[in-house]
Amino acid sequence: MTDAEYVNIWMRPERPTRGPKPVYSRAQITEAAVRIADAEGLEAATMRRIAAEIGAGAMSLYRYVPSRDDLVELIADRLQGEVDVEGMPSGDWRADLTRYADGLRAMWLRHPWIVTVQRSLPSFGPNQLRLIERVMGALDPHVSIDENLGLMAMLNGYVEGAVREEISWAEEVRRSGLSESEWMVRSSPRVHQLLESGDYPIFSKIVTEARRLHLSRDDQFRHGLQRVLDCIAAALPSTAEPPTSAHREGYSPTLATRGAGFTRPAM
Amino acid sequence: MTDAEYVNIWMRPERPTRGPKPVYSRAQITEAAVRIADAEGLEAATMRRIAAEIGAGAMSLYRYVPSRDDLVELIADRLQGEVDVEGMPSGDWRADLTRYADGLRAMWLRHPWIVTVQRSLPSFGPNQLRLIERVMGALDPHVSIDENLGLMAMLNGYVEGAVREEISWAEEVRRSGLSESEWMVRSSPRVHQLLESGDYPIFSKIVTEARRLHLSRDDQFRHGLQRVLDCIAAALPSTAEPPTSAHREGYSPTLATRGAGFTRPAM
DNA sequence: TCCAACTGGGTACGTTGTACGCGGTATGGC
DNA sequence: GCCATACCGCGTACAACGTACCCAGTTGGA
Repeated sequence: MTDAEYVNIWMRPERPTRGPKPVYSRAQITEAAVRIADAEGLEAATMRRIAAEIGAGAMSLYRYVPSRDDLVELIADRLQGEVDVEGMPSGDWRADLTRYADGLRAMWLRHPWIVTVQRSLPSFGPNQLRLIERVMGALDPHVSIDENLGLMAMLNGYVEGAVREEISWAEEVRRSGLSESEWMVRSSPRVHQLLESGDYPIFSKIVTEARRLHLSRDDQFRHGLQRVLDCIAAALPSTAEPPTSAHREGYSPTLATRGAGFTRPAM
Repeated sequence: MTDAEYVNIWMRPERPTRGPKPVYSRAQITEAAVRIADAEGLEAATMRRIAAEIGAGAMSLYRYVPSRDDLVELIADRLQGEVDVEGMPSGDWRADLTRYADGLRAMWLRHPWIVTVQRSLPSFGPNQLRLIERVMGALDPHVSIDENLGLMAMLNGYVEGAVREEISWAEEVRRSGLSESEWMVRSSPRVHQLLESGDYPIFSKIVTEARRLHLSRDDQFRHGLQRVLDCIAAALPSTAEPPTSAHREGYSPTLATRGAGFTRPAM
């Protein structure tokens, strides 16, 4: 079987049986790449730079990884390993999914450069598989596998979308080299031009009325997450009710009634 | 005001008052870039290549656009202009949001290379603003602006997540140069290894039981979208009920009861 | 023992974004 | 009408990228 026949990195064996003992390892290379990317962004993690970080020659990395794209795949799986899903499923699906969503978001925010990588699925990486087992295991007793996949699409979509927005914003601030308030000041000519044109009533409403934007990012995320979890709850049979109602502790109690069709501007 | 003071491309005037008439334009450059990216991917749309496409010298583009990143922003907004939201809001929010979601997905699938661009918000591009006005206008009569933003986060998150998955898959097939079934054959050693280890019951369930994966991509998307729209409906006051129940035409009638807590494996 | 299969790594190539500067051109103020 | 000025298109140049290719040295199975 030639190199080209491996459909992805997880099918290519890391270690050969013959030849000299390798000095480095995939894990070591991946770790170095994450270190550099955390400090300076993923585009700074070039093959030369990673090699220098571990004291190797530039071309030596290609003994361990067929291409930079494959290395990025190793990195992506390595990051998924950071999401703590130990002890899941616990029996309380809502607590499990909340912990997963919070952990996933925290991981993305620790490594915001990950947004430049797509490669959603399916890559068969060990950490991705672990995540699938633990997280989908939370709803598995209550719904069919198809329903579970659908609900996961909604949950993951929400988390990813929300975090991408947070990261885009942070990136914009970093790229411009401005502080958040300085950025606002610089943008205000355009904003006022739009407001005064009268052509953008919704935009104007967002700028002048939205209170959500003044909440902490954590609160914004949690409120949106509660909404998604309520949607999931609505799709579950009644036998899947949580063991107690204490599972929402740590979140605003006003949200307990969300999803029932009320309209107060709670967010 | 120096160049560096413009916080983004939309605040920098395209046309000066003095000097020779420019031969090209931002719109022309953007159009050429989209054409190349559609044919060969965004990474093929290099400054040199775009310049050659319109018959200009490589460095001429920098008279129109400060950097490639800014050009990408122009491109992103240009693509948002492709989403047809004419006549929105129509008064039937569910029809409007369905049309928006379908149109957004179709646009992404026409230009799958935009997955490599993040830059979610806020960029003040004219087409993005138009989209905000039309789409959020659908729910604006029924909910607060904060609630609207929250529901949009959920909707956009779902659409983007679903489409990213479709695109990743297509990209994987393209990159490997294999047909879809050939890819399956090549992956089967890994899949069987995972199945036989017994460590991945959920993964096994997905592989062996999930029927969703055998549906057309259109149907998968539409079913998930109906779920999201049902969640939105649940968050609206009862006065926002649709004018007739015919709004779900074109979709599976079994979905009309979704979100009410049933568990049959409908997907 | 011997050789095939591997090792780390140096050199080199093609391609990228773009800084800089040139000679030519249109325009606003006088 | 004149001319300084501010723009035009674009050629050259540079640093940095991923990686193909090659080489001498090392190891393990036959």
